[in-house]
Amino acid sequence: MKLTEAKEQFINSWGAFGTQWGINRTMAQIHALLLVSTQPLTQDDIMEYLNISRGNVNMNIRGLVDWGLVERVIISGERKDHFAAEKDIWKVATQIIKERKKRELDPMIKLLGQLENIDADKKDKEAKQFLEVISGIKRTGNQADKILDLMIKAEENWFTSSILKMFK
Amino acid sequence: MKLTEAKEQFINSWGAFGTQWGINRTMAQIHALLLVSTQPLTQDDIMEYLNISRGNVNMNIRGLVDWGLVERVIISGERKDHFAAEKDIWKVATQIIKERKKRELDPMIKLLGQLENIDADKKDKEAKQFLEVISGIKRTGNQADKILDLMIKAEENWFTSSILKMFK
DNA sequence: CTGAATTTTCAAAATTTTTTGAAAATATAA
DNA sequence: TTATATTTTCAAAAAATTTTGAAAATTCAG
Repeated sequence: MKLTEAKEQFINSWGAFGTQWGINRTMAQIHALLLVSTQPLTQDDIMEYLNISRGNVNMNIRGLVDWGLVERVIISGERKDHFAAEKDIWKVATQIIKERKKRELDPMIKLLGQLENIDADKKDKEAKQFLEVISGIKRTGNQADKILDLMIKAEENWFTSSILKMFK
Repeated sequence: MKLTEAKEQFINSWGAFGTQWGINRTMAQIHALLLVSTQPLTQDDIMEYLNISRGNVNMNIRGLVDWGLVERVIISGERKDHFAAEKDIWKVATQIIKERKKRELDPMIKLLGQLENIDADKKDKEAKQFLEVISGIKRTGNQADKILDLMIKAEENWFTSSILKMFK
């Protein structure tokens, strides 16, 4: 397989992969393109390479910057903005975990806490089972939360990073 | 908050949560409904409770059964099939991890392995950087794979489960 | 400032995904 | 076996999401 072909295949697969994770295809493709690109690219470069419109590139690039996966890079002498992806995949994973935790896990745990405060007879079987399920989810969510926090801090945390190394 | 209200809220939030993870809203809602339901439900029960069509219930229930999150339960004397969700959330999480690993991570790692076999000059800067990114992703993917395997096997594995307990 | 280059916005169009519901298939009781 | 209940399928409709592209806003060199 040739390099160009391999790049193309990677970009397409990364895009398909993304859709399974609730990320839209184009955003994942742009991310993939920037991952395998030697230099930072402009919006026009991306438009041309992926054959998509200016507005589309602009919105999805913004999304990637919001996720902390892509950086705006200023190249002196060049007028246009350039964009580059973080290439250390461990950092990418960490960043995604951090964001999803903040955007999804934390609010869900908060909601579960509220749902635990229903006013119902403690002896009501229905209510009892509901509370069991809810607090079970909350407990597991909190555990996940702690583990993820440690992973995020692994670089600064000798203990966690040695444990993680044991799995490598 | 009343129990009925809390259930409703839980079902809706779980549905919204699902869409962020590439699961369709209805499937997540059915899952939530079964989670907080005291008895197993029939397709008709679900139709009525969530106000959705028969076909929709049928397809999504099948999806949940495929994911191993819901079981068909035979109730003697009753003609209709009943369905019940696994309520131990740790098992639910394990099952989801197992399936996603099989359906997504494993194929992705396989693809990355293929992409490493491009025929290009090892000195070509483009090619070199591409291979670095690809093998970086593959390495991280493999690490995740190992960690997830251990989590899945945690119940049967003293070592892992004691490590996981340390985080609780 | 001015004006050209670049970026952003957003309503409308295109596409993709989900849902419906009726028909077909299957299962079960009598 | 026959009649009825139940489940499954799937083409068409509806809904949701993504994409386009042109206009508006912003940036910046001169």
